[in-house]
Amino acid sequence: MADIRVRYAPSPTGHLHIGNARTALFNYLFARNQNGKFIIRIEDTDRKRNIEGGEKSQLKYLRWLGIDWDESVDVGGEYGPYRQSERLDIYQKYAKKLLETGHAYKCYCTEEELEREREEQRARGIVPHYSGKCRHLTKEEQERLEKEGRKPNIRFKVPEGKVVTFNDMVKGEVSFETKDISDFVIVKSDGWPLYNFAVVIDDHLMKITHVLRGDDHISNTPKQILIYEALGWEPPIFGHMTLIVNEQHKKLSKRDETIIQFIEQYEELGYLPEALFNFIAFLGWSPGGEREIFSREELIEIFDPKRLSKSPAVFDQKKLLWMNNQYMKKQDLDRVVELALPHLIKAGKISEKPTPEELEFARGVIALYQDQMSYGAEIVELSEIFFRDDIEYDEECQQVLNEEHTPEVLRTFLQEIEGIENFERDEIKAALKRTQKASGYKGKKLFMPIRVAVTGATHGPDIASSLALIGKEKTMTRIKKLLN
RNA sequence: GGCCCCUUGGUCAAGUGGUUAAGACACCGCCCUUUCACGGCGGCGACACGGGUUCGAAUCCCGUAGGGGUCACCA
Repeated sequence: MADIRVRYAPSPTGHLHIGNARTALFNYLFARNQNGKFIIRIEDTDRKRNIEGGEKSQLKYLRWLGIDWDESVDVGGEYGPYRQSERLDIYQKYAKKLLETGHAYKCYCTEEELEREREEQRARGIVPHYSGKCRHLTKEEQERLEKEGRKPNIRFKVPEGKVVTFNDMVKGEVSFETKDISDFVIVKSDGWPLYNFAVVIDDHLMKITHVLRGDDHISNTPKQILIYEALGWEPPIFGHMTLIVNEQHKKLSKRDETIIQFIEQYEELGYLPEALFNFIAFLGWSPGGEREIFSREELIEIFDPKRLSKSPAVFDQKKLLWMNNQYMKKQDLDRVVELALPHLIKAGKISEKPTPEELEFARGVIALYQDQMSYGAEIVELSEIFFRDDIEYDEECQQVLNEEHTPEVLRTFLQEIEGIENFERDEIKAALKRTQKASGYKGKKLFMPIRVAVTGATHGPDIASSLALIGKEKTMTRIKKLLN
């Protein structure tokens, strides 16, 4: 078999979306697994929709996820250019060929006319369908229309009475009848190619062997195959992956606010790219077996497109949280600090240019929460008790503080810590022990008053570690304040 | 509506004619932790429905229902 060549072809109309990231990721996994080549081509033929920086952002976040490529706009390659806007002459050449061989024709209908036609069809309850009225225009008629100032677009002449069948890598055999496909535009009146046309030319010229893309492209596939046939080319192998859907089982729409959809946002929130990579790989695919945590290398090793699911996958945010936490727990503290610290700073808990003491403190706080943190930004609410100056005791706390034995516990503990020089975890633990002996209280009765008094909360990390972090001075001040 | 695709617990998902129908997330309970979290153990909970084929069907066939995708001078 020829060398496998696959591609991811984003249009720079926005930032890297979770669905596109998945398409890219599976193509990448497939290429690497097969020792093939992974190409990124920029499909920027819709100038109205392109956004500033879209292309850069796409590539940046692909890289962030740990995906690399062999040929593209930035790394070059022998089949360039890799930006469709720079290949206009190529498309023109093949459009001309299609015109000459009678596989395409010029259509002079304006957008307004077509829209009106569709409106009428809809009103009459039939499927909007191009009538094909420009199909048999004579030379004279064409000239007359052109004199009116009309600029033609080019339509592909869909052969009649044919069945287009292809063997889809994930869906199996799929067929479409050409009677359900109307003559579609391949080149706009301004000379720019349209998706269904450009994609065929490029995939062929770039020697793409497999096209793995979203399910939403499946009805484009027969159109593209028809173009391959008209040009006398061999189509690649297609595979249409099921869509990712939201909790309402609808295709993820970019406007859907209930799900964080852009990779960029995950980076901002302090997610780990390798966790996201792992998670995305399991969106509509599974290796079989019980294991779910895999590194990128392992996924490359085991990836098999035959195991791509046929039914849509709901994007389960809670599972993502869980998975990211799995990775978070295994990271070096340095890495977790890198992810979490910026959020403490942004929230104003730590100053923009932290002093060594602040840094030390933040590190300590983050270490305490590493095992339960799902993503970096979570540290802010998690560690809230470590950043308050004046504690306000809520009702639950008040209850603890109002208990009869509380003052005695606090007083005893205060005495026991007074003499501690190194206010560290072990020393505090020892003081706790002594407090227990001296006061006669143990368990909840011993710990709760202290926890509440000093942290202002009934829950939190290990009490000794917490106090060590809060420091002797604050600990004592808070207890004293209560005792008065 | 036409065309195309899909249908195993709330969610993901294993399963390819014979299984007590895995596992994970979520949820619930217990244990660990003198709190919380992490972790451990356990529980809840599924083959959309109806017909076939077969000794035997989650697995094969047909139909029904439901869901989704798509019908642009967007990609």
